[in-house]
Amino acid sequence: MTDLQAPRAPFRRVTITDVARTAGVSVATVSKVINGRYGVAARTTERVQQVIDDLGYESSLVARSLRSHRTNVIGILVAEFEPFSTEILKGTSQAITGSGYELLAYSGGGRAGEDVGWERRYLSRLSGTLIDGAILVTPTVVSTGASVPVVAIDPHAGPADMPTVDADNFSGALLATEHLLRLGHRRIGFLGGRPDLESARLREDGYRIALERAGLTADPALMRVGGYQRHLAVGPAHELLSLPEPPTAIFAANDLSALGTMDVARELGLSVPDDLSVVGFDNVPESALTTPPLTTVNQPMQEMGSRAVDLLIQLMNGTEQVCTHVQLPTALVERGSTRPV
Amino acid sequence: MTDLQAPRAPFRRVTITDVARTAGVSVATVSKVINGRYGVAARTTERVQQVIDDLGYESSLVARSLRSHRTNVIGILVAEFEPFSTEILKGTSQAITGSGYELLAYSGGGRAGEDVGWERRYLSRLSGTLIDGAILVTPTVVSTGASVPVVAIDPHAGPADMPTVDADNFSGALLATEHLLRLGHRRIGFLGGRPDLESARLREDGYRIALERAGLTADPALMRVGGYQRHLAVGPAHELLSLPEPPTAIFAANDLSALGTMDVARELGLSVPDDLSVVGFDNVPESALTTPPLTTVNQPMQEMGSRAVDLLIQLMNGTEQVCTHVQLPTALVERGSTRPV
DNA sequence: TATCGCTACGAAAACGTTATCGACATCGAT
DNA sequence: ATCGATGTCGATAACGTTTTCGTAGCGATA
Repeated sequence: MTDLQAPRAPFRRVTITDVARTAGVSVATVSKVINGRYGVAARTTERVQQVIDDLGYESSLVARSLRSHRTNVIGILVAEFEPFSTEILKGTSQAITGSGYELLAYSGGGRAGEDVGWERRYLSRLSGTLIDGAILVTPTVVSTGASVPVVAIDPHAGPADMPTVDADNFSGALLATEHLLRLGHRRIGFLGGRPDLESARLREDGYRIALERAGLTADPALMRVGGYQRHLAVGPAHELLSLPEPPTAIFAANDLSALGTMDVARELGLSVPDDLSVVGFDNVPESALTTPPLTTVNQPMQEMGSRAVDLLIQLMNGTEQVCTHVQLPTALVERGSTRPV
Repeated sequence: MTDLQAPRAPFRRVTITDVARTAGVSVATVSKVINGRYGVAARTTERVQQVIDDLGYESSLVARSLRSHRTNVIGILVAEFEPFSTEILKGTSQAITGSGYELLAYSGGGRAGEDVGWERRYLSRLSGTLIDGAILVTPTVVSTGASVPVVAIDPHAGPADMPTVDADNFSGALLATEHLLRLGHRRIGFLGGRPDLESARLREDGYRIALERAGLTADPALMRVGGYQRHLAVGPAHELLSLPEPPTAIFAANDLSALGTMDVARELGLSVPDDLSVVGFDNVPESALTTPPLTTVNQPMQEMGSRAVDLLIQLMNGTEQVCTHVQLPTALVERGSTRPV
C-alpha cells in the first residue's frame, strides 16, 4: 500500500452539533427533526429546519451508517464498463429512482486475472457498513458469506446459491442457430465465450442441440472460443474463416465477438452477409449500427437491471423468499448480417 | 421518503474487537498491525495477522472513514450512463488502478430537470466522509463549497472556479466546419447542444467563426438546438431538412444528435452522404459503426478521464496548484458521412 | 541501586450520527 | 390539591475504527 497523507483544506464540515448549538436544542432533537420522528413540537421543528437550511447541513452518510447500520444505498459491482454492463447500469439506475434507495457503482477496472476475488473483498468491506445490499454483474463466482442481501445478474457461475436474474441463454442460442439452419446453412461455426462461464456453456448447448435436432452434429473443427471480447475474437475467427472448407455462417456467443468476426471477414475480403452470415448474442446498442446491422439475440438488459433492483429490495425488506431466480426471455432480432446460402 | 425497515439476517460482522479478543491483544494493537504502524513486535504482528486471516476480517470502510477522515476512495459523479460518460468512466477506472485509490461511481439517473442540485447534495453528503475527492461529469454547474478537492470534466458551465479538464471544443468545431467548407458546402446547417452548456456555446462559436473566415455568415434559419440526445435531435433535424432550400450538410454538435440526424435523413429518403453530409462531435465508439460511418471530431475521452484522476490526486496530495486547467486537443476523424457537393 | 532510554502494548478519547430512556413541564380529571 | 396522562426535550450510550499518550518491562549506564 502506498503511504499517502493528505493535508486537506481547512474546511470544516458542518455537523449536527453545529445545527443543534445554533438552534439552541440538543443533537437528539435535531436528529429527530431530520428523520421525521415523533416527539418534537411543530415550532421547534420549524426552527431547526430553518437552521439546517441556513447552514446547508447534510447528514454524514458515514456516521449515520455506522450507527444505524442502514444507509439506503445499494451497491452494484461491475467487472468493467463494457456495453453489456452499461446497459444493466442504465436499467438499475432507472429502477432505483423513487424507491428510496440510492445507487453506488463500483468497477473492478477490468483487472481480470491477476486480482481474483476483488468482488468478494469489496462486498465484505462495503457490506454492513456502506451498502444495504448489492447487485453483482461480475463474471467470476462470488460464493456466499456476504453480510448483506445480494443478487447476481447473469451469474456466469451457474445457478449459484444466491438469487439471480438472467436471460434464457439456452433458448436464445437455440433461436439463433435455428435461424441459420432455416436459412439453409449447414456448416455453422461457433465462437464461444470463456468456457468457465455458465452463460457461455448454455449458449454452446443451445447451438449443439439445435444442430442435433436438425439431424446434424456439432463439428469440433468449427468451434472456437472467442472470449466475449472484440479483440479476443479476431484470432479464432480468423482460424475459422481460413479453414480449407470454411463455415458459411458463424454464431458468435456475444455481440462483441460477432463484431470482431465481421472485422476479420472484411479484412479477408469476405462480404457479410453474401459470403458469410453472422449472428451475435446480447443486442447491445452497437449491434444495430454496424454495416450491415447485426442479426442477434436480444437480451432485455435494462429490464434485467430493473428486475434485479426489485428483487434486491424485496430481499432487503425481508419479504420472505420471493421468486429467487428470475429468467427473462430472449428473442431473435433479424437484421442484415444473415442471408440464405 | 418511504419508511423501510430491514430485518436483516442474523449475520454479525467480524469487527476489530473480535480479532483483538481472539488474538489476546488490544484493538489498538490490531489497528497498528493492519495499518503497518510502528510499535508492535514481530511475533505479535504475525499472530494477529493469522487471526485476521482466520476470521476473514475486513476493516469497516465506514468506521475507518469516520475516524480518520481518509478513505482512499475517490468518487465520480456522472449525470447518466450515456456513451460519453461511459468512455470517461473507462479512462478514470483505468488510471486509478495502482494509484492506491479506489473508484466509486454515482449516477444521477438522468433525472435532469426536476431534481436540480443533486450533484451538490451528493458531493456534500459524500465528501468529508466517504470520499477524499471527486470527479464531476455533470452538465449543470456545481459551484464551490465542497469540502474535498474536486475536478470537473468537460465543465459545461464554463471555465468554472474549479480545476477542469476538457477538450478544445472551439477548435474542434472549427475543424469540422472547415472540413465541410473544403468539400464545397455552402449551406451548412447547425444542430446545437443545450444552450446553457459551455461546450455547446463553444462549438457554435467554432461553427460561426469558420463560416466568417470563409466569407460567409451564419444563417439563423439553418441553426437549431438539438439537445445532445438522439431522440431530441430528430425534431430539429426534420425542420432543417424540410426547409424550402435545405442545407447540403449538417454539423451536429455531438455524435448522438448526428445519429438522430442520419435517422431523419434515412426516413426522408435522403442518402448520406450523397444528398446530405453529416459531421458529429465526440467520436463515441458507436460513431464508427453507423452506415455510413460518421465523420466526427475526436475528443480523447478516456485520456480526459485519466488526466482528471491525475489532477485530482495531485490536488489531494496537496502538491500546490499544479496546472489547474487541462485542455486536450481535438482532431477531425474523416469517415464516410461527408462528401463533396 | 537509582536513573535513563527504549520497546511493546493498552486505555481511552475522539469521529458524527441514532436510539433509548428518563426528566420535566402542562393539563384535565378526580 | 393530587394524580396520571401526554407531550417535549435532552443525556448518554452505542456503532467500529484510529490515534494519542501513558505505562510497564527491561537492559544498560551512572
